[in-house]
Amino acid sequence: MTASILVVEDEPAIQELIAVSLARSGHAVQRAASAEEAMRSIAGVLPDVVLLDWMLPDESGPILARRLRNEARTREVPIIMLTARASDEDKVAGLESGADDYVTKPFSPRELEARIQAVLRRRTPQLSKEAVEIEGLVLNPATRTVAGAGKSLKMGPTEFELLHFFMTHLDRVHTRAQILDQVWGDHVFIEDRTVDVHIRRLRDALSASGHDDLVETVRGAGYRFLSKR
Amino acid sequence: MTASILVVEDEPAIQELIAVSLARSGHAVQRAASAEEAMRSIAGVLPDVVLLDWMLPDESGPILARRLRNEARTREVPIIMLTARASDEDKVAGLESGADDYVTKPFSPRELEARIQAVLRRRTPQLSKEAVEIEGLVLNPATRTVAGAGKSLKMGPTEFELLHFFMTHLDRVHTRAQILDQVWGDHVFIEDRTVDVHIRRLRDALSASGHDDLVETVRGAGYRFLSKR
DNA sequence: CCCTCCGGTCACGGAACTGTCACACTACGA
DNA sequence: TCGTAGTGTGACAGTTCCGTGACCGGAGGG
Repeated sequence: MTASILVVEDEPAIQELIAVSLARSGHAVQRAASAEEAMRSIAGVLPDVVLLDWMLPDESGPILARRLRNEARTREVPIIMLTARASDEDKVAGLESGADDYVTKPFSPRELEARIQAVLRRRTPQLSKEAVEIEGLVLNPATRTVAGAGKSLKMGPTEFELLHFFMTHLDRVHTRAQILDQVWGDHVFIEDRTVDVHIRRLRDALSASGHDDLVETVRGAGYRFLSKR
Repeated sequence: MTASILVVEDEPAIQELIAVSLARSGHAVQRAASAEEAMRSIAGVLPDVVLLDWMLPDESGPILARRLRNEARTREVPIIMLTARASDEDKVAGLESGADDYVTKPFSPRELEARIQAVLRRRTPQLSKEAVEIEGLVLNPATRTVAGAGKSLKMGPTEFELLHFFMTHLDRVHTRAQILDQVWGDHVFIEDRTVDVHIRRLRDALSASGHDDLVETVRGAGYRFLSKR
């Protein structure tokens, strides 16, 4: 599998080495010598993987990693960090910043390619399958179940997806159009008011476990899911 | 191979780190910050692996491990313990409590994933040989027999494999494609709807011993085998 | 050769779900 | 207070999805 890869490395010789190696493997390579350049590059083209030198002169490697992790657009992009030595401090700092993997210099092109393939394979296009819990309400995507107050809640597929979306986007007001985009998909042509109906069906389902008032109507704007009552 | 994983870790930052990393690898993640939460979570969904922080504030890590090992439903679930440092005392205590493996902090996502895959590999062949029992329904792979309510149940080979797959992957929803991959093999060219027919044949066979309602239809998603009614 | 068992497919009917509407109701400004 | 825009609710028809019985063909045994 080939990918679009951003290489963030300040040392020209090493950057060249990596870029050539990756290009030979069929990847589309973009280069940056600093965090600023990297952000500009990402603003243009969202890469599939970021190779990030941890030893940038101004200590901007970890900072850049955190920025990528904190912004919605780049949150899911895997980061492989390049470290001079595998010290424990580096590992800890890297993991806390959200790096997916690290490669210690010196490394072979083979190893680098293997790591890239690994993170690409691991990348999941779908929503996170992690269970979510709010106010005693537990939604488990793996079992496709919702439980509240000890009992299992019954609801239709659309209501389930709707609840999943809400529980992973707490306290924010979503317009009906946004909800349609996120839950139904951005290609459908469905009336806004349809959302209202599914909101009601979701409320009905939630009230079975006493979880009323979790879905709040914001008049003139849309709906919002409250993280606490 | 992806799995359902329970992360027991009281430190929110580390818990988040691990959970995100595992979710990115395609695993279904459930979280708990204490032994009590962990037990509640397990009561709902039986995980394939438990990641257990050994340094829970109230010393409940080893206690939880022993409880899991002493209860029939959780006896077979592999436990990977997370230790701050690999002191000998920890190793001894961990192994005595029944942990299958341990990982020392700091650790990389790769390392963690490798350990998980290792215990899953180690566990799977055992599951395929050992008898499985759910709700009085006993499936014995060695003799290829199924017994429920005292009498032997008659079913075809495909239904047997299907039941075996279900009984070793409880509560989770499987799409028809996943079921085809796991039971028929991932190379077959069979209609999705064929799964439906075998589901019915399996249900018919199970109803002979009164085990109705064990195979649940999840409309729009697939099927799931319930561990308790 | 026949007979039985089993696996895969199909067609049909029913059940569940969806999107929409009409109407009742509520909140908010004039 | 009243009017109006916005929202909740019940109902309904179209659609999708699933359970079921039946069929056919192949494998294997007597």
